Amino acid sequence: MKKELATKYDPSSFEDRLYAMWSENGYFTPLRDDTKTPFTMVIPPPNITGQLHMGHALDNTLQDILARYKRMCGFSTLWLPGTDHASIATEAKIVEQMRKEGVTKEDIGRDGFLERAWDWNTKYGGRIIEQLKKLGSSCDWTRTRFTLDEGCSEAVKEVFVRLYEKGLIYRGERIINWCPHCLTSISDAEVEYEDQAGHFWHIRYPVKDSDEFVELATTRPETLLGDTAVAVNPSDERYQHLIGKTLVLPLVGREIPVVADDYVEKDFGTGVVKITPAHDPNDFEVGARHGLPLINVMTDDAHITEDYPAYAGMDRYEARKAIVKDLEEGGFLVSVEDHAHNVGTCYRCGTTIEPRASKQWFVAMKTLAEPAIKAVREGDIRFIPERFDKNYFHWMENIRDWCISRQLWWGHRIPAFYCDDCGELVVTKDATATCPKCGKQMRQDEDTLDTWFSSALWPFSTLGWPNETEDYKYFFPTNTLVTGYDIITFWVSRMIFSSLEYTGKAPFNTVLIHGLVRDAQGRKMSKSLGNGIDPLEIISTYGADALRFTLATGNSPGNDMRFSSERVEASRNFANKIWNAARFTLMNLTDDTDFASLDVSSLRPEDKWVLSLYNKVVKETRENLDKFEIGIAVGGIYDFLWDILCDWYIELIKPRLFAKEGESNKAAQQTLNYVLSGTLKLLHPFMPFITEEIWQALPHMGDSIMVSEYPAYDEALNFPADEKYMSGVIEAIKAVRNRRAEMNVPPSRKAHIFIKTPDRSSFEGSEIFFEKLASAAGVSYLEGEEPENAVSIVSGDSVLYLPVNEMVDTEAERARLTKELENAEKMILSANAKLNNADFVSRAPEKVVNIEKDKLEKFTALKASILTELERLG
RNA sequence: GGGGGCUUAGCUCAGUUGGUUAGAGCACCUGCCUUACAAGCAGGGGGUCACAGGUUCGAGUCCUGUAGCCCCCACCA
Repeated sequence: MKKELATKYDPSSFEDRLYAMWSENGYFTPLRDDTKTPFTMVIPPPNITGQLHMGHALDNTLQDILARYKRMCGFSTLWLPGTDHASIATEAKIVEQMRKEGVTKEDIGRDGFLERAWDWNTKYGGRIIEQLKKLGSSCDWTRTRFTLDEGCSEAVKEVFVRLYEKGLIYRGERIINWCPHCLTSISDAEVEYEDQAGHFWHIRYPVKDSDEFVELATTRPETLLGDTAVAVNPSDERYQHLIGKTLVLPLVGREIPVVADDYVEKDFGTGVVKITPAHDPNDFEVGARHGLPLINVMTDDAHITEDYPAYAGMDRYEARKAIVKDLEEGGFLVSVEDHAHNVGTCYRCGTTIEPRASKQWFVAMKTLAEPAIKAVREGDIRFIPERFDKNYFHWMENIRDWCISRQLWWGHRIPAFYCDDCGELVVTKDATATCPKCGKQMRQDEDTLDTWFSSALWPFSTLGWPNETEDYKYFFPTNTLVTGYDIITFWVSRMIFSSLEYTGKAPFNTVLIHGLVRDAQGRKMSKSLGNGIDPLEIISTYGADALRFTLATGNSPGNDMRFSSERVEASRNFANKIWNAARFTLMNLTDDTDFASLDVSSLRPEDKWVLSLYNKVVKETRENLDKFEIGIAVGGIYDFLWDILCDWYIELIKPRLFAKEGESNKAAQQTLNYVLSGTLKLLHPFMPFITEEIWQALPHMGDSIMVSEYPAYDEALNFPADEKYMSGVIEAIKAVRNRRAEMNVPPSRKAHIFIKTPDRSSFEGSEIFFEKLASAAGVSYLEGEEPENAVSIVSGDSVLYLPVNEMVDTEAERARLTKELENAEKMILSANAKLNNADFVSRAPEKVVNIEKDKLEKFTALKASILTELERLG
């Protein structure tokens, strides 16, 4: 029945084998069983360009813990995996690859490019999935999805058409964020701002037909080429006479008006702003209010256009230099001052964004945001920790329309068609649209959609929506979403409004948010810093369980964590501890023992004690997992397994196990196996591999720990009297060890222990424990005189005497006892102070009052024992 | 400018609705190769819980303020 375990804990020798076993047995694939409650999670789909990093490792460890826990609790658990096509990132990667071959996108055309991209996906897209398996992720791989697969594409088209028909998707010329490197528009959420040192150039614009000048300041003199007005505040007395006048744009000679607009702040700078509607979001607004023309002065890659021959072909920064120089030479430059400002950069490539007026597709957000705010406010969706709902509300309440079109090829092509003949626009799912007006073949929009547009549909598109599939009916809405706080706006909020709009339901009820994994110095792990730690290397050195344990331990929701190999080492040591405890157990289990049952009547106090404590851990683990307190849950198991089971219980029962026979031996075997197996089950969601490997070796029922039942609190295993008895014994043993260590008595030197106690039954039966664990040569109960040359150890209401051969240093003894007395008196004082306080007794809960009463009783007894001892010493 | 977080042992961090003498890992000191484990065992030192007030019978935990560090959002040209 039982099997052997290897002498050494070597995770690499069994992790892959066990994963294959689970997979082959179909344990990852749930059935749509109407007698069970479903539990569904969708994976945050990693990019196909990605390699598994620590962020993935954390995210997926947390998800796997929940999935395995729920599965063992009897839920029909679906953890649905998949990958994201990651339009910008992937396209950039392929373009880069092509550049090395000397090929451009234009050379091979759209179809050729897409072919390459799909090849790339086939070749590398599955890489991260294999890496997730290494981690032990119990995803249902039979349901693996891809944001660009047929089903997801159908969902995307469906949504686009529906929103267009509802008027919530529109096409228009707006100012958007343009990345001159990626050559595409990006959404507001994709812009990252960073502080940059810059300058304020004070420039004067001549007033037409006058000697007067208007002075203004700008951080971007090169945009002067596109100025179509200058604005002042309507109530600014300094400039009243200029409103409506015409200025002559320096270097360009264009005549532009002075307009009045509230946007201009009188107190900032000179109170005059140049207006470049095509290159600044605020100026765009001003321009729209005053009907100013849009003049785009830059090409896609941020070089000055041919319209300005003096600067044509220069990039933004060269043009800036040249223009400043020309302004200076022309006498237009007044002064230059240093000025720090925030500059928007592309979150993918870091290039400075060029705001640009451009015709793009947008989602009108206002009406979609409303129900999304309500769902969180009313508790249909809960963020853990709660504080993140503030970020969410702030973002949702101030949301602007979402620019969804991208000038990329890798992605969902916008299902809009134009008729070149009559200019008709049709939005349809039909790929070969003909013009409803003139019957001509229509031309599809060249652009693709923002990657996040398809990710926003992930919780339902992956389950079959817009079709009412069996999976969709059974598994949707999902339950928990686990993700980092860095993508709440990108992804979580968009899933929420999307799902509410299209399915009418919240996509999930709980969002478990975790922080970032940082390096040992607290820095973000990044490629450029080269401080990233590769999870796969950690797995191959220490095992997946050690990595998972490290990520789960001491991690609280929403907080960042530091990662260091020292911590993984500690986790590996814990795994090793479990391994050895299991080896010890296996060595001492005999084939003639019945492990199917536990006969309470034959149990000894230490058995009941460990069962009682185990039972408590079971209860607490479930409670904490139900509250998503994963770090606390696993910490409790760690403490129990190491401190209680290994350090005490196994040591306590060694004499019975080594006796090899008898009822007491069988009871010890049964208890040990019961508690160890149960603890392994508790630990399985956190450390799936080692727990399975050991569980398979122990006597067990069933095929895999993975599909066994998660332990549940059992009232029959609650033994308070035995808990009390054993804690008294353990306290006394610790006190003896402590005294011996203080006196530097080596364990090899045994000493008899004389116990003076008002109640022998609190020690009787534990004599063997003192012999084995407190180096006692023997134990006897003191009736009369205390032994000569003995040191005394006070524990509770009892005194233990340890005769040592040397003369006892009475002075030192007295000093030590006096110190202990002081401590006891301090405790008594504090307990009395509380108990004599009528407010405390009447207002504090009974439980707390009783704790103080017990404390008073305990330390009063201790004090009496110490006083007696001091008296005896003379 | 708005919002949020952090500050607990030398280091990294837990501390779940306020309630026993504030914990862990690592590091450090002492003693142990005790036949599961030296990736270990036993023992030990080390904290006025950032600071100042307040609420409470009771505060690391709640409130207010201060300081330092960090993050997010907005972005006055």
